Amino acid sequence: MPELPEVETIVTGLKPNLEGKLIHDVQVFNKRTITNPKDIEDFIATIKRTTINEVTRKGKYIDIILDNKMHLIIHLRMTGQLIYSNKEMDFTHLRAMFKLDNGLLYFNDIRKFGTISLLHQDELLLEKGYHTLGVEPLSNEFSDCYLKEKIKGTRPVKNFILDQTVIAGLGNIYADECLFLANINPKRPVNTLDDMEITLLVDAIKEVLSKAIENRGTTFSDYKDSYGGKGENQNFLKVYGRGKEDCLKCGKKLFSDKIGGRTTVFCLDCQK
DNA sequence: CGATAGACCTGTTTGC
DNA sequence: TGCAAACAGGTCTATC
Repeated sequence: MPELPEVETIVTGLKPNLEGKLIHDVQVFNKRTITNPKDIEDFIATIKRTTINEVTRKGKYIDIILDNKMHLIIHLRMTGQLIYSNKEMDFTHLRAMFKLDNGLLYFNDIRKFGTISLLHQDELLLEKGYHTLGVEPLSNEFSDCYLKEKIKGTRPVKNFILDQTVIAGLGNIYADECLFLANINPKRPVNTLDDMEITLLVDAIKEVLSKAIENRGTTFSDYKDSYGGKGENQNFLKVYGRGKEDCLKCGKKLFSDKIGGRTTVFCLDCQK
């Protein structure tokens, strides 16, 4: 489900409700959701009676920083939802729940792929997937120069921009949208992009992600923000989910194919 | 190094 | 209509 814009929307919504609040208790309904520590009782005991200092995002990870130098690192994968409420709510796929001063934080996850990991700040530097994250695409670090440094080999440009060690937070929906906006064929070997195309791609990534955040994310089926609401960005997608429909630039039929195992929609005429 | 398939799960859509 | 296959926002592992 969530890519950078969705996770960003969730974190923005959680901040005012979680920061400075005490965690009274934790309940875990699916043990496999908790990836660290292995012992659930240990997990619960370490969190109880701590205060949340800050809620931030890194790539698609949510980082809840506690006052005992521990971090709750949460990844929603495909169907995870993190919803805050000051009322009791019913969820069909509730995997964990945090009882706070003033309300409840629910972790609901249909497919059980989502993970919650409790790590000491020193362990973050070793955590697989997390410590190798590339730059934030909406930061100044993400530039033409940065991408040129990272480019090597002949893999398709779509695989390259989905690589989390290159760009933190880009996922399948927005990768397709960015390549369409930049008029670049997703199958192009990444080392064949010229300077102009790299500039177009960098600009397209910033544009697409910024707009998606303004629209509070894309809701196809499962994504919800921290209040349980839907996003609006699905109304503005130009290629994702539009396989076999007409290209909004040239009117011809869009093409759908698998690249790197992921469904990819693009225009054979507009994207060179 | 990279590409690919399988694994992890459940729910919904598609196709015969 | 009915049921099985295919597919879904993600990422890790094994294998060639």
